[in-house]
Amino acid sequence: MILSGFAIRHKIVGGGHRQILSIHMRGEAVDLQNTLLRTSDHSVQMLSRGDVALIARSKIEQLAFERPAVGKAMWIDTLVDASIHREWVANIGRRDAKTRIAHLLCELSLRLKVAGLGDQDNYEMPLTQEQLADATGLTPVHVNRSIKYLEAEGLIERISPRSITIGDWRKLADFGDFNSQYLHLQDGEPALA
Amino acid sequence: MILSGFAIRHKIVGGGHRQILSIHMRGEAVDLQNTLLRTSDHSVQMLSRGDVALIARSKIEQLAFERPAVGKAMWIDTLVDASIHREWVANIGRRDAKTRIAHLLCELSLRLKVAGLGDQDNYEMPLTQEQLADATGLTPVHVNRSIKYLEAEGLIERISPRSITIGDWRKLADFGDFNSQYLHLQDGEPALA
DNA sequence: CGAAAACTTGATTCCGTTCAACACATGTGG
DNA sequence: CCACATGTGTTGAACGGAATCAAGTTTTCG
Repeated sequence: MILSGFAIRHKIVGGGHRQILSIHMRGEAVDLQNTLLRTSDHSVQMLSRGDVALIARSKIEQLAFERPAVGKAMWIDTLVDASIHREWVANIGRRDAKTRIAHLLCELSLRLKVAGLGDQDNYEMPLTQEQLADATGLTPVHVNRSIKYLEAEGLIERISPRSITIGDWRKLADFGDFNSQYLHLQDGEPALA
Repeated sequence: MILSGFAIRHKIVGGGHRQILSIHMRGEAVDLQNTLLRTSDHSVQMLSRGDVALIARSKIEQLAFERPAVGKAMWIDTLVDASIHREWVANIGRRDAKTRIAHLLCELSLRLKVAGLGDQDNYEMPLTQEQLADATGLTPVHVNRSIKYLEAEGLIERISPRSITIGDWRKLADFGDFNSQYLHLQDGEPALA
């Protein structure tokens, strides 16, 4: 459970390349997967110094089954997680680089807002361009070019490399083929039922 | 719940391209996601004529919470589902076309065996090459070339376009950078704890 | 059998990679 | 405080894997 900072889950494939599987921020339970499924199929890593709370596996299971409401919430958490994975499959598999980056910028925009870590149209990018590359299945060089393109098109502004300002949110979302449905947010809150 | 035949989950992205998100076969519960999360973020489709059993959402929830063992099994099912999604993200994001196809061939090999629908080194491919393309984020033409390459290299044999025979399983798995861990099978059975 | 669907193959194009410098900030030890 | 290392971001040139376009061929199935 992340209290502050950012975490990622990733895998290293044969050629030594890395794929970032998901990005996690304050208030999210990163590792229910590895808790219930005994063998871990990926690695978890903090991006920066931050605080996490550890909860024993046995406590989790106990809680889940003694308190149905909590159990359901945890289950739904894993389902939302899977939903985001599916959108990433589609994003990486079928969108070109510029669209892909725009899509991720939109996802982060909304999720950071929900976590209380930024404004919907102005936030601090938690990832380096190299990490963005590993998240989108691109190279750092091409990530840079895609960001520069979005900037040149006026879809985003950047006063420093990591600050993202979205002038017209709707326009970026359209360009990035972004529909927030897959995040399963309700009234700007994480889904609970 | 699929009794016979094959189903896929897919999404259509902006440009009209399709991404297949997962492939499902006999004995699998396809749609727990859409059951618990009210709004559906993707489509489900049968690939061929087949039988399915429908179970009411209310029954699912009731069962899950009144019978902890069943509830846990369903939860684990969704976790394995997510684990496969993650491997697909890595497969599509960071492996080249030939490796990617080889990897999928290995996954299908094992899963079809578990479902009792084929031998580990000889099975009938349930997808057309166009569907393989939509599953791997490639074009049909390039899928064909990749398969032909694997055949030319002696990693697979095909007496008809859809029959896959794997001469040396270990060799194909190595080429496809395949490690079955993410499927969370135990003794060739689906994981239950 | 005949038509549609699926598969195969060739030629060409292009998006994203690779290789290579360089710019710029931050920090660190002498 | 400067010299220098290090990580991150930026830009250019050339290359290459996969896409696209276009024609066949084979398989499937009503």
